[in-house]
Amino acid sequence: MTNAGLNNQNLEHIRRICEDAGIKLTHQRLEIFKELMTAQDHPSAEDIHRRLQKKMPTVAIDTVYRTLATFDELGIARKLHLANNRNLFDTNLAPHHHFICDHCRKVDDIYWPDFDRTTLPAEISGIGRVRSRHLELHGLCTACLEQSGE
Amino acid sequence: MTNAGLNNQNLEHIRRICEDAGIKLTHQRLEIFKELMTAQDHPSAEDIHRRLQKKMPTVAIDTVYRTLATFDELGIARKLHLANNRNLFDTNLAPHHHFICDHCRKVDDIYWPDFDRTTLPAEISGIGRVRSRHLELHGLCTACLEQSGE
DNA sequence: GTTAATGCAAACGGTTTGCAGGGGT
DNA sequence: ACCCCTGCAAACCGTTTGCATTAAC
Repeated sequence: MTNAGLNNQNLEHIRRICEDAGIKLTHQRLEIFKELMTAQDHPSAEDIHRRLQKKMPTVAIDTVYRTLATFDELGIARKLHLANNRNLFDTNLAPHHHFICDHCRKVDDIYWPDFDRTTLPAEISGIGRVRSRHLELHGLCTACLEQSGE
Repeated sequence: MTNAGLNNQNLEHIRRICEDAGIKLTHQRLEIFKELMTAQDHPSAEDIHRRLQKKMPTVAIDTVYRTLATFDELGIARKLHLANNRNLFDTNLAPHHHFICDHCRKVDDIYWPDFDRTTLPAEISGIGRVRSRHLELHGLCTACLEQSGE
């Protein structure tokens, strides 16, 4: 989730990317790309597959998995491994973290540059070299807070 | 991972817990408890099952899953949902986070009270109420750093 | 003797794989 | 025409469930 919708620039974008990578721009890849770029949330492979049913009733779930893996490798989207065992996809390539509603499972992007810059605890140097920080804030989103009394 | 090994106090401890909870102290529960308490790492259910094979060759994997879920509910151990889709168990009940080696997959406990106390970014108030912070530091542990030519 | 817990087997959900046939270059 | 990509089906892995048997109280 991130993008301001699909436009011709995106279409030219994916065409270029496929060309550069030496892979074919198939109907399935194009539609999955469009679905990703217009998604307003963090969809799973199965979400994408379900949403494509209307346009492409014959697309197979394994094609969706393969295509999303390809997009992840090409840097178009990023596969999120969240701690609740859900693999979601994110087109927001900027550094950010996530807020996860434990009730409705909605995932929101969180920006916290101050935290990203914070010095790590000294003990970590004895354990290894840190390459990335994965932060999830868990709680209840405003909608679920209101709904569940109060 | 946390404990200083198994002793009679632990045995009396699990007996009390089962009694208080109104559940039976079975041979399986006792052995799984001992395995957890002596573990020097963060074992998965399948790790526990494998390690028990010597002592209890007939113990079933589903019993291990059920028992670990029970221990999680009783507060003896905590089920960790890590972002690499592995469900591990931790007997360290103190607030802490984890360092995960992306090469050998070792998991180390990290204490970072300064971070735990840090004020969240202002934008979060518009998204929901945070109840917990899940932090994973990813990288390479010292052993893997040396080994891989550093 | 009751009742809860175990072992077995089978199902589960999400994901991946081998393969033959179809579509893009 | 070539070969990559797709769809199908089946396997996969970790986990869960229903059920009859077993063992703790």
